[in-house]
Parts: sequence; C-alpha cells; structure tokens
Amino acid sequence: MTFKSIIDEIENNLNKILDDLSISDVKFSVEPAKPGFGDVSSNVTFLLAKQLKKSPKEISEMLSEKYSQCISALVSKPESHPSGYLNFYADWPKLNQLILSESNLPEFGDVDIGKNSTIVVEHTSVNPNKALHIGHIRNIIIGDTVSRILQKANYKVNVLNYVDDSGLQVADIIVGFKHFGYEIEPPEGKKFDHYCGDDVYVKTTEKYEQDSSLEEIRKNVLKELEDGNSETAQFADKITRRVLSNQLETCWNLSVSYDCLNFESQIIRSGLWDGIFEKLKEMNLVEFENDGKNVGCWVIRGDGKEEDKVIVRSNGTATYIAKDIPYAAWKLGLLDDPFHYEKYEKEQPNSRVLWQTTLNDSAFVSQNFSGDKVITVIDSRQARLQKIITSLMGKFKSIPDAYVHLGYESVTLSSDTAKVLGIETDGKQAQMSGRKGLYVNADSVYDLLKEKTTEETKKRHPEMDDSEIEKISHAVSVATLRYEMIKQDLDKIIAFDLTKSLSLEGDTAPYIQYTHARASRILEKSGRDSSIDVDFSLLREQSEIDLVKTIGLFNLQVRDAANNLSPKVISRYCHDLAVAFNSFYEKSKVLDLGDERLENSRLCLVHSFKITIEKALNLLGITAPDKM
RNA sequence: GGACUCGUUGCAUAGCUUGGAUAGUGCGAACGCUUGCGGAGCGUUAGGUCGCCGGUUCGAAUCCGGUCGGGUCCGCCA
Repeated sequence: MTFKSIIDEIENNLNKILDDLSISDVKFSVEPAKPGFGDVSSNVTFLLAKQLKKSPKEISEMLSEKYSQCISALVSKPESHPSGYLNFYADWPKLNQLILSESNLPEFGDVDIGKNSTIVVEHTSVNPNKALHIGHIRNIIIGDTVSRILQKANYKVNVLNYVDDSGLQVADIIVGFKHFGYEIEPPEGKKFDHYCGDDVYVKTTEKYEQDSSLEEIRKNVLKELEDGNSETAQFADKITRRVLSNQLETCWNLSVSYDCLNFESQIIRSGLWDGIFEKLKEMNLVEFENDGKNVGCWVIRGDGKEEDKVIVRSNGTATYIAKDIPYAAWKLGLLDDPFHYEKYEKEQPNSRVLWQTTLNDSAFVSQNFSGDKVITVIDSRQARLQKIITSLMGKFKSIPDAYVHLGYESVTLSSDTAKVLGIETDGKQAQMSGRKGLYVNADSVYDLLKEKTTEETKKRHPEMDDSEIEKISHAVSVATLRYEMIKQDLDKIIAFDLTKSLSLEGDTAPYIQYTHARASRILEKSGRDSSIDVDFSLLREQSEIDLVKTIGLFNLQVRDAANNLSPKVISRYCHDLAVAFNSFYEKSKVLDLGDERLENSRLCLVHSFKITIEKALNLLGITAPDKM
C-alpha cells in the first residue's frame, strides 16, 4: 500500500456519498494535489455543478461537510477550496508508516497491468555493417527501458533484436572487401565495426558516386548474397557476425541485453514468406494488378488517399516491407516456428541467456519468443510502413492493439557538432548519415564521458584506487548517456551536441546519482542499520512529508509509464525524488541531533529514499554508486 | 500536392491522453549560502498574450476547425 491507499479511500467514500445522493455515473478524478493545495484533490465538484445547478464552491462545501461524517483511516480532514476544488489533507503519521514500511519490500512499485502475459519488445535492429551511432542508441535505450518498465508491470517480456544482415548495406562493405581491396583486419587499435562503418562503408559508397560503372559490381554481389551457399554469402556471414559481436559489446556496455537474435537472412530462407503470402491472398488482403502503373505486381491497397503499396514486384521478388510481414506475424506467434535455437557464443554481462535462431537441423532446442502483444521500436520515419503492418496484424489477431509501433523522432546533430565533423549547416541541425560518414559513434561519446567523469571522480577522491574510480565513472557515464536519450518525449527531436552532452549538472543522471550518494553517506556515517520500528509521527517537517509522499507515488508512476509506454515518466520521477531528497537534506539534519528517536525516524526515511531511487533508476538501466 | 509530426521565457523542456486552482523544470543571467550528514548541491530575483485566428464550454496550454512556421514520409530502394 502506498499513496494510492489514501486515493482509494477517498474515492470509495466519495462514491458512497454520491450513492446516498442518488447520483451515479460520474467519472471524477482523485489525484495527488498540486503543492499548496493539501495532499489529494478531486474535481468531482466541477462535474456535478450542472446536474445539481450549484456552483462548484457550494458543492465542495457540501461534500466536505458530508465527508467529515465518513469513516476515514488516512484522511485527517477534507477542505473546500474557494476555487471550488475539494481537497484533502492526509493523516501523515499513519501514511508515513504505511509508505515507509512498504518501501522496504522488494516488490515495492510493482503494478499488475500485464497479468503475467507475454509481450515482445523488438529494438536495436541495425544493419551489421557499421558501429552504432547515437541515433541507434536512442532506439536501444528506449527499447531497453520500456522492457524494464513492462517487466515491473508484470509482463513476461521477450526482447528481440532483428539483425538486418542482408541487402544493400551489407553488400556495400562486401564490395569494399572483395573488390576495392580493403584489408580484413582493421588498423591497430580500431574496433572492427568502426572500421567497417567509418572506412570501408563510407569510402566504398563514395566510389560509386565517382564512377557509376561500379554499380555493376554492387548488383552482382547483391545477387551472390541471395544464394546462402555461395562463397560470397558465407564470407558476408563471417563479416556481419563479427560486426554484430562488436555492436553487442556496445549495447552490453550500456547495460542493455536481449533474449533472442533474429536474422533477416534466415527469415528469408525459412519460407515464412510463402506461408504468409498464401494467407494474405486467401484473406484478400493483397491484390494482383492487371493494369495500371503497378501492372504485374501484388499490392496492398492504400488507405484513403494513400498510394497502393507494392509487396511483390512484377519479377516475383518480395519488397522490403514484405519481409517485415512474416516477421511481425512470427512475433505474434501466428505462424509455425521454422527455427531452431542455439545459445549465442558469448555470454551477456548480466548472465541473461541470449539465444539466436538457426536453420541448422543439428540444433534441436525449441524455444518460444512470441508474445500476446508485440512492441516494435522503430523511428517514426517508418511510420507509414509500420501502419500497414499494424493494420494487417489487426486482421490476423483478435486482441486489440496486439501489434504496436513505438515510434520516436530521430537524433540529429547540432550545427556546432556538425561543424566539428566538417559540415557547415548555416546554423541548422543536420540529419546523420551513415553513408556520408556524418554521425557520432556511441562508443566515442561513452569514451568522452568516461574521460571526463574519471577526472571528476579522481579530483573528489584522490584516495581511491583505479578500479573503484573506473567502476564509478562507468556507472556515471552510462547513466548520463541513457538519461539524455529518454528524458524528453519520444516525439521530440534530439539535436545532439557533443559539448552539451557532457554536462553533469542540473537535470542529468549524475545529479540523481549524487543525491543517492549523499543518502548512502548518511547511512554509512550513522553506524547503525536503519529500522522501520520507529516513531513515524516525528516526521512532520514539510520537506520530510514531501519526500515520503514522493516515495509513495512510485507505483502510480510505474503504472503511468507502462500504460503509455513512456520512459520519460520514470526519468521525471527519479528527478522529482532527487529534488525532494535534496530539499530534505538541506532543511533537516539527520545525524548528531542529540535525539536518538528523531535520528532513527529520519534514518528510516533516508533508507527508504535510497532503496526507492535504486529501484526507480534500475528501470532506467542506471545504477547509483554509494560514492562518486 | 497528400499524410504524419512539432511549435510553451534568450535556449532546451514538463504539463495536453482524462479541460478547472498559482503553467513546473533545467541551462544561461544577477545575487546569496560551506569551521555543519559530500557545493555534481541549496536558496532568492529577473524572464511566459502556451505560434496565430476562430469554435465548443460556466471555464481552454489542454478538445474541435482553420491558418502560419520548422521537421519527416509519400519507389517494382532498403
């Protein structure tokens, strides 16, 4: 039981009062109050104004009067506000005890939205021909954070990474290696994925532009890749596996992990497409064009003014979007699973088992990574295609909203950062481009952050050994990067600026982590274990009550975040918690008060804060060191 | 041309789903706080016709329509 207890109590009592007045069907709200208006507010008075032909003010006076007659465990008094609102004041000694005791349980903050059903979250899904840049990182962090939140909301989450290991982007680096003479081994000290992206890919595509006759080579390589048994395809497989391995290192370093890797090449060879294509024909969801501009193609009819979408070309081959259809259906468990499963060759740092699909019959392990619902994290430039997939899946699966495209705006480069990379943009932000080499690699940003945080930490703790410094600066760097990627709304463009991204003050992860370190320090210095067997009525300063209240809101925030698939809700909550603690820290001393009972009560509060912020940060994939 | 999306203070952003009270936060600016549990902190001040016009409503940053400005998407590419 948390702050929600008092909300529920008020809601029940108000319903009873309305019953007595023979009023029904009023959907009023009961919410945590804005600061300065008590603890809980209801808008019920406004909603009744018309029906009762009275002003909200009169109604709130009447309801407040009636409410005083109700049995209430947690409300100390109702209050009619001149604005017409009906506000409530909590009985804090009781609520303190309720919230602070509860906060010590491991499951504090859990909500049951998923009812233990399975849900698939697909994210990352990058071509394995280059290193991950910060644009990819936004996708990855959103996906990972949403997965963590859904798990807290009692979903069984299967996290998938769709490895796009066929097609043009892969063909291009193969051309570079096989025809333009690039060495297989990267130069000393360079990661293979960086080498493939920064050197082989960028320079190979440059060459096409200079000499268009080279396009012929590209086409041939693409063709060779289609035959899985060709020497070229086997070579490409080796290369992409190696890049993938490097990309995964980047992800793991950011505390991101997966359950299963799916490979586009295998989906193509699995025959899944043929099955779903037959199904689409049977259900009349695709049509064959006998004339018009798409003559000879199979198309999906456009919605309203939208154009028809070709899914099978007149030469019989499937288009890009067509490949997504069987995968989407597979994720929803609508198709017989053609895959076997084997463990990925490297272990993930958190020991979560990572599987990968294979078409090799010698692996007999079967697994099920499908879900009742599917969330696909892809940037909103693909919204149109995803809308088509969503609509098709809606026809295959009866559960409403079974397939959700979780879109987000892209990461661009600030004009200053673009300039550093050699592009003059006239003060405007610039779209990143892998082909043009216009991007900032995730590893580079991490390295810069690491350098800065290491320096900072050393300055503050000259006594610390290198391995401890390393641990702290790693935690702070990962946190900073992750927090910056989710703290704003998904549909807001992030104009990434190298200099500004290194900021460690204000609304940043280090601010929150620092707050946690302060709490840890108090607990450490106290020299005793905190207990919940304390006098809760001693916590009556405003800053103390505000902190308890914020702690008590945890599960409501998780509910909000899960319902709206909105990571930023949790990042804001973490920030709010930190602000509440810092305000408490400034106003209420905990140690050396000469009053052991008060000290124990405050220590209990500090401890509750510490474990709650740890749980909340964990949802963001952030750990908070005890010292920093 | 059509569709989607964003527009809140110098800059960046929350609140919009579910309309009500004083539009919250960070950066930047000015000033202040440390023999005290960690200053990656705290406090004070300045800065807002919530793009514009209209509609619905007792009440609109929030809902609806229009309009302007930025971004994105609209291929038998992926």
